[in-house]
Amino acid sequence: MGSEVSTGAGRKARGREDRRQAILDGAFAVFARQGYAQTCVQEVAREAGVAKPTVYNHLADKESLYREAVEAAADRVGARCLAVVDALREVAADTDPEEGLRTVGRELLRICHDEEARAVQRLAGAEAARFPGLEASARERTALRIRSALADRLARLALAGRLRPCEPEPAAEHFLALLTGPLEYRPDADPDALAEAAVDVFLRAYGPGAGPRPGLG
Amino acid sequence: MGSEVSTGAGRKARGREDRRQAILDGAFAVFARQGYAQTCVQEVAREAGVAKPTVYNHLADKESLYREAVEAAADRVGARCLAVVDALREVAADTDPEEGLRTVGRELLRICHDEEARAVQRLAGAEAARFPGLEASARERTALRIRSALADRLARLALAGRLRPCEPEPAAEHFLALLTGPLEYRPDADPDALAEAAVDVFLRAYGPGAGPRPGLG
Amino acid sequence: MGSEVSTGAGRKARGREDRRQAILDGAFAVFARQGYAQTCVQEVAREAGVAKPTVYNHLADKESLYREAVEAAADRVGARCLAVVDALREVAADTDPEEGLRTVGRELLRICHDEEARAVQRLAGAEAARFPGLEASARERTALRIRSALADRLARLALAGRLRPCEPEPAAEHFLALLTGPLEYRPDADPDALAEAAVDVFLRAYGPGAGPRPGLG
Amino acid sequence: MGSEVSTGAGRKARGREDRRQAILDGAFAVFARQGYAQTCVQEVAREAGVAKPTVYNHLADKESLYREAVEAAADRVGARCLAVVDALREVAADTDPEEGLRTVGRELLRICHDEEARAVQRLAGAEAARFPGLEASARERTALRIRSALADRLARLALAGRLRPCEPEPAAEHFLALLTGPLEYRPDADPDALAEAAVDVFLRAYGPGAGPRPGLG
DNA sequence: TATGAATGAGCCTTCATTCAT
DNA sequence: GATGAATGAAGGCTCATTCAT
Repeated sequence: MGSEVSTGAGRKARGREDRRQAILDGAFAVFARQGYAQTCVQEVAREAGVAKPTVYNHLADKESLYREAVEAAADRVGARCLAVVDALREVAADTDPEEGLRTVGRELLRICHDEEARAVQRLAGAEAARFPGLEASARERTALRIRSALADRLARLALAGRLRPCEPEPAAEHFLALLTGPLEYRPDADPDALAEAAVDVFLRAYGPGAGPRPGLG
Repeated sequence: MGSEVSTGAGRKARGREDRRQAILDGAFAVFARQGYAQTCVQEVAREAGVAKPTVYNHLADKESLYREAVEAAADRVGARCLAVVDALREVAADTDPEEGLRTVGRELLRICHDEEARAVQRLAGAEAARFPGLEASARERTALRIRSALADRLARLALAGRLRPCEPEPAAEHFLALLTGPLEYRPDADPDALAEAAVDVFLRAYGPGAGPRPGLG
Repeated sequence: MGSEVSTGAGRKARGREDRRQAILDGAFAVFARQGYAQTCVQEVAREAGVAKPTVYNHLADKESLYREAVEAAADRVGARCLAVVDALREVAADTDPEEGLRTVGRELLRICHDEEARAVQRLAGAEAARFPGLEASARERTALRIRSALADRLARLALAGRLRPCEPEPAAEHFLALLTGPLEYRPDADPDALAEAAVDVFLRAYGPGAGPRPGLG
Repeated sequence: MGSEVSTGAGRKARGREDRRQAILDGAFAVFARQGYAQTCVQEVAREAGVAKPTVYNHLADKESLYREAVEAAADRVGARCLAVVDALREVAADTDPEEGLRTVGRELLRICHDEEARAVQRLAGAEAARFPGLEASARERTALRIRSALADRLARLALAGRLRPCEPEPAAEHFLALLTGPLEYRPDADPDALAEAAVDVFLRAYGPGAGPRPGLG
């Protein structure tokens, strides 16, 4: 009924859902650039190429605009990360996982580094006072989802004897912490080097050779 | 200096410097509770027990208020962390550092968990758009200071053979990441257990026994 | 006319005129409930069961909507009052008019008391600033019409010697004032009692026995 | 300090209370001219000679502004009417009250006729939907107060034998109704004539000579 | 003709900041 | 130096009204 092919025409989004998406995308862009309070709905409207009341026709108020824009972006970021982690499924049970973990590490770091992911984290945490559940919701959509997926993979690797027996969730947390923690101290470090170091430490601690803790006996 | 005895009178802060401190403390409390935009100078004044123009007599404007309040709090948090890390100086060169690292880990986690530290991190990051340098400045006063101090200690431990030879800064980053990373996934986990697990992994990877990486040959 | 049979279909008003009436009725209901400014055209449309632009298809704008709705309601109220007053025609010339006046009074008070009549008066006066002629127009359709009809009846009664000779219009005004005036002070008084008292006073002053003013000689 | 004599200087109101009064007066003037919805706070501010936020410094919001302005005006109107009615105290017990009642009637009508009184009535009733208690409150301050005072006077006159025995409140209501009722039909009639007619009818019905109702035997 | 969607205009309210005391 | 009061500027939200279907 008009929207099936309409956006293909190169014009503005015409279907109702497209319009809504365009508004949410514009909102996320402006909020990411300026923060919640510095952004006025007028600017969001301009960015989306619509008039101000049109924004209110699709989203109830500025707060909904923010919340929904952030959550949608969190979903996108989470999905990208999941895809990366899922690549570990390809690692054959009889293969050394080192290269696979490095690849995953590198690509996760690249995602963490890009604007969208950082904006999601920033925007979700920045307005914790005004949006009580938002930070948790964004974490759910990103970090927790990633940890679960990674824990699944690590569990399979441990089962296959490519890692030492361990609890998968804490192991996944440690992997991700080793990977992204250093970003806090050196935001501009080379992602490849960071990933390599993280995998090195991770495998020293969680690799298959490790029986009891080395050096304890 | 004037402030050493002034507050002894029992009344409100009377010395100029005390007054300023009271305002900054009030500002931090209100900002932490409500965020920058939701806070009006009136409320800061009320919290500090002064009139609004008095605030302007001490701080140029709302932005200075925020910046200085956050930086002062960051200094306090950083100082508390430094004190904890410095306790590692007491670990004798011929002692197993495990217990010391655990203690440090536990206490750092406790600091990370309290309101002030979290507020500092949140407030510094939240207004990155409005206060370009603030996040870096807060990081400088907290995370980077801690990493440096910790790297110093780890270097001495490695030199004493209690850790394997390694670059101290990345090692410190890994230690701190292993420690605080899991908080992101389980904010209410038991700090002691978290610290124990972090130290366990850290020592498996950085302990003295580790020659080449286990499992590589 | 088109509307005579159209509504028989059981669906919503289909004839153009019926549709218009439905809209005006809905408008009056909503305006009466909320006032002019608090009412948005959207609500009128909902009340009438049509879409917003349909309202604009029948009435030029919100102001016409208001004016026409109020005037139509004023006509209805006026007609009801007229019917009541006209019942006085039945009072035979050689009968004591007291009972007839009481009945008229009672029924007029009942009309004054119901929602529609009060809403008409309120809505017409409320927006005097925005609708200059509306208050007068409503008065014309209600109070003045009633007064005229009543004056006619009183004139006939005076001619028949059932009232003292007097000017009919002021007499009618006094009758109506005695009747409805007390409502201002006791909106919830018993209409029957009010009517009885009003007729009693009216007949003391306008009854046939009254030659010159009693007590003046 | 400063407001005791300040307004005498011819400058704008300087004391806090004066300022508030000026704002309420300006508000009443503008609301009376344009109605609630057509009036924006900006205009009230301009009328009062202050800036918009100053209005908000004294009155919480537009609704308070309206309510308080209307109630203050109602008090003024009520007080003026009371003064008129109280003049009846001067009527000696052994004097015919006709002239006194006429004077009271004339002056009450004049008050009813002036802008302020009409505006009070209009504004109080117009926004009944938005200000539930306002109409009653204004009535309390005007009509009911007047009725009470008048009933007191009529009771004394009846006691002195200058009126027939009667219940004072209904008598007062009838007097006021006879007086102001005709305004509804002839808003521009001569107040003196209206008053004379009202008193004439009133005394025919409530005068001392009236034993049983004339014409009943 | 009836409707879903879009828009231009306007208004209440808040707040950082500055005088005058 | 500290305060009460005043203000300029700005932004969220609503709504009457009009296209396009």
